[in-house]
Amino acid sequence: MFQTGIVMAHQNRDQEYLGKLQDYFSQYRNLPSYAVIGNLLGMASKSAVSALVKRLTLAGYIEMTPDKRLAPTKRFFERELADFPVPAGLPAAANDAMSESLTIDEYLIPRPSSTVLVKVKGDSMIEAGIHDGDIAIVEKRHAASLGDKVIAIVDGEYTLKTLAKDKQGFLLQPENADYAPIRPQEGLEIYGVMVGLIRKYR
Amino acid sequence: MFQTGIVMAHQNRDQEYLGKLQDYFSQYRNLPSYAVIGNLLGMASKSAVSALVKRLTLAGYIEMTPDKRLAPTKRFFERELADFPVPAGLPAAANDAMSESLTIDEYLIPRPSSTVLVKVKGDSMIEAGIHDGDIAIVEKRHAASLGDKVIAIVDGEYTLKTLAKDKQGFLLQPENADYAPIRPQEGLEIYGVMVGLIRKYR
DNA sequence: ACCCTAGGCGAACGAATGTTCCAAACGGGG
DNA sequence: CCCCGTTTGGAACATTCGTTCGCCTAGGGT
Repeated sequence: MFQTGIVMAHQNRDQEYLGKLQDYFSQYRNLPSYAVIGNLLGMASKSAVSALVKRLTLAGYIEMTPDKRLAPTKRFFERELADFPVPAGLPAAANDAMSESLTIDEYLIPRPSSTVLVKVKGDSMIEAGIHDGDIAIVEKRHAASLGDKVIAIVDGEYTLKTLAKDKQGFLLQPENADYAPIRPQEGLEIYGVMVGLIRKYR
Repeated sequence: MFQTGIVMAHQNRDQEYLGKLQDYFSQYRNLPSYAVIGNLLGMASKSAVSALVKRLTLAGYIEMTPDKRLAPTKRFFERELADFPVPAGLPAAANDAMSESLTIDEYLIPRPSSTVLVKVKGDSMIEAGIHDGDIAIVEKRHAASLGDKVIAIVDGEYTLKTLAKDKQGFLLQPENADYAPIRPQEGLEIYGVMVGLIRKYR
């Protein structure tokens, strides 16, 4: 449905309603039942709420999960993304990069249960822009591709290196000319793959 | 109902269950009904789910909204920061000494209202481990200290450089030998200070 | 070997859910 | 001023919800 400049009949109470739902969600992290929405918005009947929900669903703010429960969509959180305003003229706002995400967590971590954060020690990866004290976001899995930065288990020690391969087989390549590649004697065990990085400046 | 290969002891499957709920929420942004939780986790009866929910509520991962709907708590989104990855699925036995729990947003963004995300362009800061395409977390303020990485406005252009000073005054120092320092002719206007960095691989 | 206990099963139950239908109120355009 | 599309109120409805209860199983402790 297009919202051109033309004003439609008695509409945009919906915007206000949406705002209240956003507030509610931000406080409780879920959407209430139709009845509760009703007296939250000052509606006396659930059919009014039902109609509202239909409108908001059509507008893309709300959706149904496979098991028919109300859930907010990404667009539902637009207001929060607008919390990072960008002055006119700033060439590249990261909102573009993250426009599909509500939070940094979600941007970086699609599978929470198999993701761990690991603090980086040492400077063996410094030429890849991975510094001592940075935090690596690691997705736990045993399969990796060449060129991936992986957490591997070598002699019972965990180490972060780039996965590489030559004629003799797989090897773990540091990103620092001062370090030598590691060639696992036996099988190479991969703990997880680094999918992101965060760093905090003090 | 079958059990996965190894019959595990009678222990904290709860951690595994929590993980699946986290994944579910991360995908749908709400928690499903007990019945759905049931077959999501391989439980045949809702009473088992009910018990699980009680346990998770007690552990502080889940709570009830005022209108008795299931909602995740903040802790639900926290993840453990380990100095080294932990081998097996060690339950979150809260050994505070070795790890802290946090959400990435809270970790990186203490002052949301004055924080902006900016995508990094170019490689002028590459020796500081800041790469093209990284996202800088910038706190908007006009004061900065020497050595801070700042977003400065030079000739109407926004640029990320290290703030430095010599006998002639302030200057903006790239972290790349191929680039020359920038010496602002007039006043140096600082848009904000870089307080963090995030990067996503692939 | 025994018991003990936590966790899961299955069924029954009242309460609450969201849908649907129709009628009434609202407000702008003609 | 009236008309008409839109929105809300109200009630009936089948469905689904989460709770509760007793029973059962499997491990671990002693």
